[in-house]
Amino acid sequence: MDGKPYIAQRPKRADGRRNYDAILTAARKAFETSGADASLEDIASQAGVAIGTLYRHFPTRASLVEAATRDGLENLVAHAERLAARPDPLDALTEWMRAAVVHFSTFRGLVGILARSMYDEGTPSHAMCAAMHRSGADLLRAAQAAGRVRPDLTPEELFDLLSGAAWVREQAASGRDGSPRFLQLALEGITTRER
Amino acid sequence: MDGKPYIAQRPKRADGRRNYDAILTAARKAFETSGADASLEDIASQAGVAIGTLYRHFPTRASLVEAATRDGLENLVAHAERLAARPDPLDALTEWMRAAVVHFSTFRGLVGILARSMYDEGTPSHAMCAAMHRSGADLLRAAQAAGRVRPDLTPEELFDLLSGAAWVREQAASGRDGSPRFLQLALEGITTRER
DNA sequence: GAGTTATCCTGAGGCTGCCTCAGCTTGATG
DNA sequence: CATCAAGCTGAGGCAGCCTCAGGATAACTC
Repeated sequence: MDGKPYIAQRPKRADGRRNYDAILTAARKAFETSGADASLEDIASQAGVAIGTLYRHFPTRASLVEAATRDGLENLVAHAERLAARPDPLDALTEWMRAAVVHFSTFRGLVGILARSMYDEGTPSHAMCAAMHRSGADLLRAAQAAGRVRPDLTPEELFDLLSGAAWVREQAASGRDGSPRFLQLALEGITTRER
Repeated sequence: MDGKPYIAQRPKRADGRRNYDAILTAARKAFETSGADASLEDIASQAGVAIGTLYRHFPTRASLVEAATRDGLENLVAHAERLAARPDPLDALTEWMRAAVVHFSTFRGLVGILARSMYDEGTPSHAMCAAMHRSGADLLRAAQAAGRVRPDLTPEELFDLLSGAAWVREQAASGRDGSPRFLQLALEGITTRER
């Protein structure tokens, strides 16, 4: 509606920067153990900061999640660029999807947030998600150009499969992680079968 | 831990039954519009009942969800039995998966609950989920016996794919519903390809 | 190193939702 | 119509969200 997504940026004053970093650290830990709906008040107190300070730096939960996961998404984009050099484009795509699934399920609730951000501008994570979308689409296109992936598959469908795998992994919390098999089956459904 | 899952059952007294039904009706509507984490106090007041009454009949949110979705799961099991008579077992499996995905995504948050219930006894929905698991496994086995589905696919893996599709559909809320394509691709990954 | 100011911090408080329980009401039963 | 188990009520304690008025302080200037 307002069109101006919150993108938290490191503040200028020394105490501001210190707190910003402390909050981010506490948030990463809390998300990892309690999922994306961890208590913000807990995070603030873990960071040794009043709740108002947390809200000053991260006006919404989504903006905090964005800041806490930005690095990971950047890595994913960088990884795609490195993989693009591989001789076998299907191999590159496969490898990238594996990495993406792992990142998407860093903590419980992340996939949902990213999936929403992917197509909803005005969401803090949208920019990074769009970049990642491009990376994935590039790898996909290359694999299709090489005739290794069915040509009618769209990037959106690819991300659906990818998110589905991440969601399954996320659910698995304790015990059975079905995502590797999930991905394998998805790839079988996706690749062209010349013999 | 306590091993005694709550299974809400229709009470004996007339006013009790009336309220029980009213709550269930309100809950179905609320879940449909606000997802599985709809406000229980809203549901109670929509049903024209005090919050304590809701808790009397449904001591946990999960027990309310269970009661609100029991019919649908029963239908799914019955549907599987009907489909088992079909000449083509792959056709039966496909059709059933389609129906299951639709039911699983009746409202936002349901897939997650069902996926958890499937392997967590001591959850209200566990009994129905186990029944449904059996139905799906039977259809799968038949399709495998007929050589139409890869023999190394386990029922758990089938349900992972199924839940993944339902999750994608659930996310789609507004606009794009990727689940039909998702399922189609999954099926391509699953079926044996004799020519 | 004193003064100025924009930046930053604090935490009480209002709000919503969860859930419990002591006390009251009422349908069912003889 | 008397009894009472089953059922109902809603205030209240608790947790988490988020805001905002008032206070503190880094950074910059002279």
